[in-house]
Amino acid sequence: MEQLWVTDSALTANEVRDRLALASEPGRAPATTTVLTVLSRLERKGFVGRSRDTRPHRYSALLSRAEHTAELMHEVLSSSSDRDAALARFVGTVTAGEANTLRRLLDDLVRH
Amino acid sequence: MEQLWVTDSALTANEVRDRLALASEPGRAPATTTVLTVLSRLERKGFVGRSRDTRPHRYSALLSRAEHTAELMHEVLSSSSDRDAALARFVGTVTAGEANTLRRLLDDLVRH
DNA sequence: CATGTTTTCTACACGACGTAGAACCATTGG
DNA sequence: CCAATGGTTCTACGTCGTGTAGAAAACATG
Repeated sequence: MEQLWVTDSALTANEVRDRLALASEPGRAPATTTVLTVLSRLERKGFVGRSRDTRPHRYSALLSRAEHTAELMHEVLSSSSDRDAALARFVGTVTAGEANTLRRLLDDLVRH
Repeated sequence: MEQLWVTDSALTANEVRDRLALASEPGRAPATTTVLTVLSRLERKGFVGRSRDTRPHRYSALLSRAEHTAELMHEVLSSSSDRDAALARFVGTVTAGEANTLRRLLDDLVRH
């Protein structure tokens, strides 16, 4: 359902429905009300915002996909009693490329 | 529910129940059958193993808490289309202490 | 105001989970 | 050998999140 946020811009419910219809094979197109319901629930949970003043309300993701993923990772990490141990396990199973990315990112951190 | 794995050793259902009873305030102690049910479900999902040959079956976590957390983090990361971007966001919001931990871990990685 | 569009309300199915009683099974003391 | 005791499975219920959508209400506009 969160596949809507690859578009990352403010969309109306119908626009979202249309994109979903295109993205999924024929027959499996959701109704507009379905989209509305889901969007409302996502809003309640703080994942999307909406402009209530314009008439067809426009919905937009409050966090980018990457931010959302990062937040989830932090949540998972927080739930661990031993964060350092968890981090160690995490780093230990990361790909070489990702390890390099991490090094670069950490270096960037140093120079504020 | 997974709080059982702070103990990290093979336990019987009753032992688990007892520890839960101690860990939670009086009155909120689960029945043994409840523990059995949950343990069976966790086994089905591959989170715990059990020795079926000994009579009171003994249950043990297949992954340590840290490993489990790390695995979850990888899952979350995998679900992202842009892993590097997600990693960047993640590192950007990590605490200073955790950043240092990461640096050390990455250095250790280099020397195999 | 009538009509078409948009949004909310209400509702159902389904699966995961916490919970636990009932029934079944295995070991062992008599 | 067998009944009692304790361990395990089966079945089931309530709750919650989620995908689904119809019915009804709110709106805009000719």
